[in-house]
Amino acid sequence: MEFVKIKEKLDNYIEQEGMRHSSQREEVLRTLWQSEKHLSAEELYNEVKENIGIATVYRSLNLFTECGLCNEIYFNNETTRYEISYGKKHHDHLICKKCGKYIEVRNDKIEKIQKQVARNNNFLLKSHKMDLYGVCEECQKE
Amino acid sequence: MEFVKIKEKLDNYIEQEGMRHSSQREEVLRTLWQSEKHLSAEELYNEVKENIGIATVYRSLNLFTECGLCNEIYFNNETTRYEISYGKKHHDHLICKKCGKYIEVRNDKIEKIQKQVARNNNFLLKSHKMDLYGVCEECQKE
DNA sequence: AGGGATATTGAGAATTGTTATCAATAGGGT
DNA sequence: ACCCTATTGATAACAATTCTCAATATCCCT
Repeated sequence: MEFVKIKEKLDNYIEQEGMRHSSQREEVLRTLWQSEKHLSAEELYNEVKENIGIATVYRSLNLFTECGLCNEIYFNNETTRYEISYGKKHHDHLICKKCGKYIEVRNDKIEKIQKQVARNNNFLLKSHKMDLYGVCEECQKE
Repeated sequence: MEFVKIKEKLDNYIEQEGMRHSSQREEVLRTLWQSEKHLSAEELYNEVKENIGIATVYRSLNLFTECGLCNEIYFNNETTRYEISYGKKHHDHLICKKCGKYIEVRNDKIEKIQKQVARNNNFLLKSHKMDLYGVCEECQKE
């Protein structure tokens, strides 16, 4: 998705909440958007530290999460990572234990069964998270 | 599973590794075993703090995890919790966002599809983790 | 455009969960 | 019973994140 769209979503939220605009927040958002990977707060901070303090990076990321622009990702007990989720469908992850790579996958069958499992337990399903751990194709060759 | 069996597994590991027995480790293990819930290190420590220091609790839990007696559980970024896994089949969790309760579920269909997804990506599957978040039956009534 | 109320920022302190350090204690082979 | 060394407990260290507060920036009002 283009950055303008994403920026717009943030601006809408900011106005709706009676907050103020700031160049720092925009730079954090743009940096996260430009990155192909799932960045941690610290990694993101390293890209912007000439202009922005670490506290602001954390504050921005929390704000983006709050307004539905990005997702917090937790793998095991590793530090939290962030990805822009706005406009993206939910996906699960294959995580390579050797190289740490994340592969995104979608599977509708699994989502159906998840709903079924929830129904069987009279559970009102809101969201889910599925991670498959193993060894990716490249790392198997070694 | 009876405690003797679990204790035996620990003792085997301890001997195999040339370690020594200790009453503290046994008490931590028994306390975890007696608990119906998934305890955090701190909660466990509160149950044994008259006899045992927090560092030993952490050391014991890490040891139990190492030798396959227990599992570390991570939900979101909450503190790590532990459950005895020895002799139990893998299960997933329904987690209530209101009361925090965890319901254990098993579903073979999902496991099959997971294997399929892995195969499609030439991924060598080792383990997985699936959490369903929502509202449990009781909390829906409120 | 300029002034003023207040949201935002940055530096560093505080907090939380966990691991490392190290002297005192205890297990177990001889 | 003795000795070697694994284990323990208190506390320091650490890493990730949030809080504090004075300085700065935004933006509403005129």
